[in-house]
Amino acid sequence: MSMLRGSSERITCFNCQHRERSEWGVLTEKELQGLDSGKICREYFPGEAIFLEGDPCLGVYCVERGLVGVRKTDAEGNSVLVRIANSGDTLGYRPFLAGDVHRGTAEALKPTIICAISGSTVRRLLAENPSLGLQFLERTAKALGDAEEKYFQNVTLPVRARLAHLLVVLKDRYGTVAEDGSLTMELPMSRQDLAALIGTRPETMSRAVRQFEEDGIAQFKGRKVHIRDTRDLLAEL
Amino acid sequence: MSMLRGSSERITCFNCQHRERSEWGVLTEKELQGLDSGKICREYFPGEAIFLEGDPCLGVYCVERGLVGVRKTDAEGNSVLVRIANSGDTLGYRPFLAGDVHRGTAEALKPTIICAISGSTVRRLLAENPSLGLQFLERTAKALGDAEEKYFQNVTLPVRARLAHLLVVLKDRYGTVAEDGSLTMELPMSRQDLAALIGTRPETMSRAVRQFEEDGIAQFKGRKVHIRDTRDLLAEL
DNA sequence: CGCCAGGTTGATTTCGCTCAAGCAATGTGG
DNA sequence: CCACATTGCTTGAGCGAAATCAACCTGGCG
Repeated sequence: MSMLRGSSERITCFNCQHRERSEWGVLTEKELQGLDSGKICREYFPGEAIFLEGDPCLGVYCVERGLVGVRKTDAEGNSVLVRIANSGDTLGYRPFLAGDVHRGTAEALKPTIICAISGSTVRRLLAENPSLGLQFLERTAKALGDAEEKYFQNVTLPVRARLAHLLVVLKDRYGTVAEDGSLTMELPMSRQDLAALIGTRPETMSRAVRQFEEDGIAQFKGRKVHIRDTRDLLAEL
Repeated sequence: MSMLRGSSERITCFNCQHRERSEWGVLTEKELQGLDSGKICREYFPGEAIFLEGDPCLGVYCVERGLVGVRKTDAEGNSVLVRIANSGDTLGYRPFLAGDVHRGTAEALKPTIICAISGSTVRRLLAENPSLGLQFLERTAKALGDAEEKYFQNVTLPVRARLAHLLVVLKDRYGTVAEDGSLTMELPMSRQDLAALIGTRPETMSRAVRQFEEDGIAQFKGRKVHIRDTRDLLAEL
């Protein structure tokens, strides 16, 4: 099931759904032409790697469709999910802008289409259009705030509260609220990825999920979650 | 002991020792004039606050001399030291660039001189000179990498290794290496701040320090540290 | 002097990790 | 089509690192 063949039209930056909401929204028609010709699009299947920890950073990546996770792994095999990128998100810009190698491994979590933009193209666009740099600047600053917040929560909050917080965050993107105030969502990733996302182990995640069920806060069936009352969740923060 | 009165010359951006190594190094003479006139300098004493969590972000701050710590505190009084800023560092740029309020409280850890630069000044300079934005961009991207690294270490490494790592980082700025390869340094902060910096409790920090002494890796006397052989420290990472 | 914040130390508890086993769903080869 | 690996998830038992609780130093300072 190739998504690329599925649609008859070629992927271009001009008809990209996400462009306006992304950093690239500030580009002129002419610059957009440069971006479009400086990119290579490809499909990735779940589990497939987009780049590896330690790889030289050759450019940035746009997630056209799908879902990508970025992991850090140490020698003992400890793995932490540092970031997840949805369609419309830009990926790998951190090491590119810092002049660093990739410090995490990116892999598709779902069938995903990625547009890879060469470093020289990005550099040229940054020089041509100062607004682009400011867009990236704002985005990076926001990400820095999120990273610090995540660190803080990891240090101060127990697993249960961290899970509650994670569910609240995921709700905004993946949840749908019913008329009675209850919430349903399809989690975009496996249990062990949920665990890695809040810096804990799969076993601990499993127990935390069970606790929430026993306390009547949420029901889990596979990747489906149903939450009676969102306020119960907020009370855990 | 006012450091401001101590030196007869006024603090200007023109004779600032740190300018070349800071983001502001890319400014032209004319722009520098704008920066200089858009700032207000002031001395802060240890413990004194520069800005508070939740404060609207009015601009950015330059540490002319001294040392500043940025803390996050939660309702239960849990406190984590998110960042320390030395002379030459810029402070508060994250919330400013992200259009956020301050998410941490900054306080002087030593007698400190701060130049506060108004938001309108920074915005004007960013618009005038695109290189300035790129400087901030690179710096922010590096900080983001550091933050993710710190998160990762906190999740995967025990306190002992985190302390070893912290000492290695502090060594670069505060340590002096003797001819025999031994290292001496004066720690710039209290024990509880060291603890807060690696996300642990003062008691645990105390025990970790003791362990290092018992294992003959380092000697601590107040804020003075002596390390026989730096390789012992690196072996702990 | 007494006070107090910062630091150390000991005793106890607890949260989350490790190890180990079992289970369901999915895939694979004979 | 069935025996079987394989993979992801759950559950239990035990352990251990660090937090908590509590007492007690220590040095600086009014």
